[in-house]
Amino acid sequence: MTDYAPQALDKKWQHRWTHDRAFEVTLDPSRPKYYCLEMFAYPSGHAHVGHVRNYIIGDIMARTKRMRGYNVLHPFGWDAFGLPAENAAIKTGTHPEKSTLDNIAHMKGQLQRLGISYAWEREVATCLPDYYHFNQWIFLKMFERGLAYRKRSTVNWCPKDHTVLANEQVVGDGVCWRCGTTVVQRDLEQWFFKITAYADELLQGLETLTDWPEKVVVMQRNWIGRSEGARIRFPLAASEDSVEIFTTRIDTIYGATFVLLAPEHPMVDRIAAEHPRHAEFAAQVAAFRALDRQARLTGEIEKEGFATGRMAVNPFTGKEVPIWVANFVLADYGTGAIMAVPGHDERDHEFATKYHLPIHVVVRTPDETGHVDATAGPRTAYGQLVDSGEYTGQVAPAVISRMIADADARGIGKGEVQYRLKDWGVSRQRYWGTPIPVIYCEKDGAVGVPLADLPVKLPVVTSFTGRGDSPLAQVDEFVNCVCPKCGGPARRETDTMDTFVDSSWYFLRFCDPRNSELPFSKEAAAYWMPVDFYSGGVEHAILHLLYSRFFTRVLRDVGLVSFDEPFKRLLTQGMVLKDGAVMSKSKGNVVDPDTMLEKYGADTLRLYVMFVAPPEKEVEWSDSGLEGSFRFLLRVWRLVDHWVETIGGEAAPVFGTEFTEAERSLRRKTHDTIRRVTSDVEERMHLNTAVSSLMELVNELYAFSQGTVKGAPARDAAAATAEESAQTRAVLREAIDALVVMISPFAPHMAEELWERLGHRGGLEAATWPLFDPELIKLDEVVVPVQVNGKVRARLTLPAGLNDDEMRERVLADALVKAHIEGKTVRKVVIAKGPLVSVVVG
RNA sequence: GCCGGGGUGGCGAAACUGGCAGACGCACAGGACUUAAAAUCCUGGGUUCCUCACGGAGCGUGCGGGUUCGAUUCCCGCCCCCGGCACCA
Repeated sequence: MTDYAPQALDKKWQHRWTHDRAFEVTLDPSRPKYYCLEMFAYPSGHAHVGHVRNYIIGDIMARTKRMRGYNVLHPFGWDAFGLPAENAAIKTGTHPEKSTLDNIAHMKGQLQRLGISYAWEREVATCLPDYYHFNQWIFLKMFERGLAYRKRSTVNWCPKDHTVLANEQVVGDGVCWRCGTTVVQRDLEQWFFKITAYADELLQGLETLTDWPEKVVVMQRNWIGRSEGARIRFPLAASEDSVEIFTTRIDTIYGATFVLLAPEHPMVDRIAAEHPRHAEFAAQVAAFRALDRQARLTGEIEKEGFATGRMAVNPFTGKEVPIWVANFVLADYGTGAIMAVPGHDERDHEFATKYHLPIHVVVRTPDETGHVDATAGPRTAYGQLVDSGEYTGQVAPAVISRMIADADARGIGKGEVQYRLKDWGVSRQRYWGTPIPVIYCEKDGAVGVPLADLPVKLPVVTSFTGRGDSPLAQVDEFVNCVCPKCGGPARRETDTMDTFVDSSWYFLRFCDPRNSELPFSKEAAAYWMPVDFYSGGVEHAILHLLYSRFFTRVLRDVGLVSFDEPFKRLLTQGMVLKDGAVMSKSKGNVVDPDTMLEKYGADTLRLYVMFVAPPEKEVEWSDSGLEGSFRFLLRVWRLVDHWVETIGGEAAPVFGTEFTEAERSLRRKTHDTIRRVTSDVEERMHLNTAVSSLMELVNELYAFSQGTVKGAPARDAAAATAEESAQTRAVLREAIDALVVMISPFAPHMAEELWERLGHRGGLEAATWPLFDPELIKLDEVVVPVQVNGKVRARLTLPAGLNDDEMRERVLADALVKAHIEGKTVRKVVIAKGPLVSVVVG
């Protein structure tokens, strides 16, 4: 008897895998590929079981697909740039590069100790020039195409520390996280990616993502926020000027009784300049602009506004309506101005009520005949138009297209589609990121760094104070350069890129990670992409996935890839909670995988995390659950150990023709387990029930062995062995082989050891996933429950394969059933799947 | 407010296409083994009631209705929980 020593097995097999390069792959068009990916990690220092769960999920899939015959790409890397490392540098003085690389080394060790089957030779870290070189390359391709452009935009600014703050560094009531000073807004020239150019395509592409969680698709759809409407020009009274508004409800335009401008609307400045009480008006505008920005930080605000004193003409009614400024009108959506229809819009109604502006009802439902009370609140539904000139009596939404067409014909407006999605601001006034590869020349303006001069390397900065502007601006050798166009003196861009740029294409880099000419070769991407299975946290459901879908399309247009969607199937895994809360260092409820590994080994942790709940669901960590998983693995170990040491048999099962009932039944269980586990892992991602099925098989094997396994009472092991026929040994052998292969994705170290001890050569990487024989799953006899008027009154044992008529006849002939239907009329006999028979009498 | 996902034993959960609700595990209880304990192996359990017992009857998947021979599953109306978005005109 050999004891189960998980820690020794972990070491032995992890070493063997690395030595044999067991998980490294090459492009091989003769084999079907499978690309299995988990979202790469920010190297924070330590992986806790919450992170680790995701890697295990991916590893189950990767290991299963390997045994199913696929050429499996399963890589890992590091999302290594970012604010935390820079903040740590400010605090402790450790250079971000050092802390990041140290963290990577530690976390890599953790993942290796878990036995995750990564192709480590393809590892990438985004903070290395090898990688960010191609962030710059892609940036320049986008710049060439007008997809990267500059515009003024606001950032959070701490006046005391004299530095830009990220949104998450603005805390509480809008103060600096470090010094508590109230944060102000500051306008800077910044770089943007024109993701809006792909808005419609990104929206339509969602329809093809049938293997994504519905939730994520919906979140993306809402984020893009497409709405169809019209842009309509309202001329100003007594002026050549006009104001354009965007509306989705042109059908209510006869009820537009005033116009509202966002405080930032350019017309507000023009009005202020001409306003009779100029100073007073300008002060009010300034107050509103400040208030509006504050509101974005703190949440909802009371609707407020003031009249400009100017009037606009409603182009449909021809009547003059007042123009107001309102704090709830968004400057960066639509035209920054709206027509207010208080009769049919909640917000406008609230505003009109507060400031006593006219409310005019122009819609009612077709069956509504009486007077509509305007003060009772707005009616926002579509209906029949009233009091709407030539459109009176017509019905929305049909009338909308008619009105838009008329507006177009009159030259006062046109149909328009608006998106909530904004262009992606990528400039960061930070050190630890990819330098933006642009040079500013007095003569030539913003010039892209020539591709041949890439990468623009991040210079070494030694002091991190967190004060002052972009850290790169301090490095003169970096800033001062020559213009690539004219050779004159020039300055480099000192901002770095948002780290979301790094993560928007790393999955493509994994296809060809050492390419020094291109981000990746076309051939490599064509073979490996798209990612077949992608798993990660739901917190990336919007931005990361949307940006990746955007980059894929840009690279398609650049000619590097020929598909639209990078991720075929997506799984958003649930978090691991401890004491009802998300694990975090500050809460002190982190479960460190290394402690678990020391106590139980990697396999127990892997199995437990997969068994405890379905992958998408949150789980509460439980030490006793872990103990239970360890017990199960011990049970498997003892079973196979007992086989190897006392029963034994052929390396491959050889069957005769006659089976005892017990043998038939065990084979049925074996094949049924294969069927269930295969579909649970590959198709349904029900990893918890896959483990359950394996447990059932093990229970059945223990029952079959009738106490011959160690520790059990009764029969003497040697005597029992003598009784085993060759046939029984073959049946057991088949079950044990299948069990070891199927358990191997969950508990690879133990499985490898058992596989070897069972006499198989070449390791599990060379093993083939078992196939089930559908014939064996069919029962020879079926137990048929018989319901009479909804209650099960009898259970009949019938031969399998009876047709419905035969079964009906046998059921009605049975004495037990007869007793229940005697003297009554049989109205209906339903033979259902199951099988089950339902007899209705009355 | 809008959108999405949920609500099943003491607990985590299962039930795939409308067909024996609670598989599998945790915790618990009992038995075997042991001088004893641990470990191991075996057994038990939704709940109420009837029966000495074997066994049987009723009620049970958030609540109220509906469709159906049959509903955790489908339909209508509610309640509660979790997550996302939130003045997008």
